[in-house]
Amino acid sequence: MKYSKLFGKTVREAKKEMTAKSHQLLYTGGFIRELSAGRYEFLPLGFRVWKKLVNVIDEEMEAISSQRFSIPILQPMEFWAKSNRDKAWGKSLMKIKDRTGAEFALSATGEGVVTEMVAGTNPTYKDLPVIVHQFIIKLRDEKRARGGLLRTREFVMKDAYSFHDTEEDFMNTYDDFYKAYSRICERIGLNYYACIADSGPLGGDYCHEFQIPCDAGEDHIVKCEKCDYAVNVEKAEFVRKEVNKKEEMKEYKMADLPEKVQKIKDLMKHYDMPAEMFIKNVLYKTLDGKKLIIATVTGDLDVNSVKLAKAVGEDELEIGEDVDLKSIGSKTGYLHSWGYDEHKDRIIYVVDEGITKTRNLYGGYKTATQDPLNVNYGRDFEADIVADIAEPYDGAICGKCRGVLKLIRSIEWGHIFKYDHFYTKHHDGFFTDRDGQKKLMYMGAYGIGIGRSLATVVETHHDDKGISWPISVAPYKVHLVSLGEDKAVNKKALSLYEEIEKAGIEILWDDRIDVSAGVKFNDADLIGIPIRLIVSEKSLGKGGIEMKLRKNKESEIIKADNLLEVLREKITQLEDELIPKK
RNA sequence: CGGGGUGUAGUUCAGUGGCUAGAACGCUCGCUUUGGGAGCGAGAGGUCGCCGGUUCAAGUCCGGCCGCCCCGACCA
Repeated sequence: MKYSKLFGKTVREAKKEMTAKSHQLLYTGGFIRELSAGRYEFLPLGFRVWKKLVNVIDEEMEAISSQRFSIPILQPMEFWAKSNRDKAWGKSLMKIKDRTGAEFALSATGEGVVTEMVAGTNPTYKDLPVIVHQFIIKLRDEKRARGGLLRTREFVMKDAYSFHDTEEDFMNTYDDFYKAYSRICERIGLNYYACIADSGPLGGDYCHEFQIPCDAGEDHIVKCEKCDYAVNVEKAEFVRKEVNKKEEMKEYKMADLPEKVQKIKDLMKHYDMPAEMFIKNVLYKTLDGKKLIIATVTGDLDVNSVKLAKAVGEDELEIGEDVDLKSIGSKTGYLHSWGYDEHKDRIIYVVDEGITKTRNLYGGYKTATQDPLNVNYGRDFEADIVADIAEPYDGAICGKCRGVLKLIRSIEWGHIFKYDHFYTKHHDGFFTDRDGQKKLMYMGAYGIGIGRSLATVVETHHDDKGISWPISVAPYKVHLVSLGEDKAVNKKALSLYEEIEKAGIEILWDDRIDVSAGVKFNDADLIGIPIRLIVSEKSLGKGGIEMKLRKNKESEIIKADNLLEVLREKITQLEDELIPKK
């Protein structure tokens, strides 16, 4: 491709509202444009990268015997209603009516349709497992799109589904996907953690998220520095500090406390005690607003709403608002850990396990002028539920090995899901077993967002000059830059371009003769093609062509006669660097 | 959906109620230049987000609507 003919050129400046580095670089480099919030156009350069990602993923799916298929974007609403997923998705699920008034959901995910498609073939145990994948557009009316391609309302996802006769067979496939995902990460240059995560209401006792450490990410995971434990904060097990455990229980009493002492920070100062000695209460409510949950943790911790929801058996919880506090006669800063007896039917008291491990706590029943001292769980109050509801923090003690947990910000790049019977139960997902009986299939689902993958690669492969693509997904392998108007130089460049292209090596030639060397180099740095060839009077004077890798500072002069050989060697070398030798 | 911000040339942005709305970059033409965002000259390019109001006069003030971004709660 000649750069002069490439549709979509570089631009000098990103919009100031583009805060994610990948967003800025993909925009200025001429890879993407925005149509409306969270909906992006891929320019030819961006689409080439997109296509490479799809190819790598497809190859790895085929390698574990997944078969590519495709389903429509419009899915009859009944598929969503059967498992009540239409309500669970709420406004995020987009809907449309056809001319007869029939309602369709716009493909937000495909479990329902795929389950019935497979069940419709009337499978027997001999047909299982069925493993299929597709690359299809997902439409989700996200509350907030952000970070360019990191989170969009419209994106192509590789979604795969597997159906099995037994849990054991499912686990084998789950493991295959785990390995395939790991391999995809390696091939496209992503450092990942396969994290245990909560699977929420969709069956399954766990699932794995493939998380890429990156400051632009929205997720938080913790990773143990000693053992392999890598886990989403919503599921992380960590050891509570055992404060005062040996101390005797002291006498419970109410102590005077100035009204302005409200926050944990104020209390620490007032009593000169560490945060973990205080009781902190946070109000949550169920989505229907019928139940209030008082979550109690020690003052050094925060409540994790996913953990809390799981503890009380809800899919999701909301933070309680002022009106909710008022409805039980409380207000901000004065929520009690016990004692709302007249609202007993509406309130669930949940205490973090850390509370039960600490002697002689402060607080938990603050009034306008007083607050209790020497509060002990079991003696002075009891909750309906004791559970792990706290968010782990950087430096917390690993629940698996007592090592130190590190808190890492990350991008959720991919997700593998164990559904058990959740969808097959709702969609008549039966197969005929050896004994002739109809049984429910075991099911799993596995997703990777293509646009997000693209953004994630940029987030993790750039410097202050621009992108530096891993060779596996680079839009072109070689960027030929010819300098100046000199006839000999440009004739040479043309012949090299034709030779390389003919050899089947993807090449972009910056053939512009009316721009300065500086512009060309800066554009090349920005676009980030891994191998750069420079032809100029200077390089010809040195008897050859200059070759420079995007990721390196130094360049070398190579002879024109074995150019193709050198290029092929370089490409193989760069590919090999991505995949660690086992 | 709550909080904060923003909307003016292709792009990034200036613009105190007052003349024909500006700059830089980019673009077009000519000449010079060509190893890290070149120089000179000439030129094209605007529904100041939309609707309404106040005013002799509105890009500027007021109201409403819309778009977009950021921070929080949810997800590949």
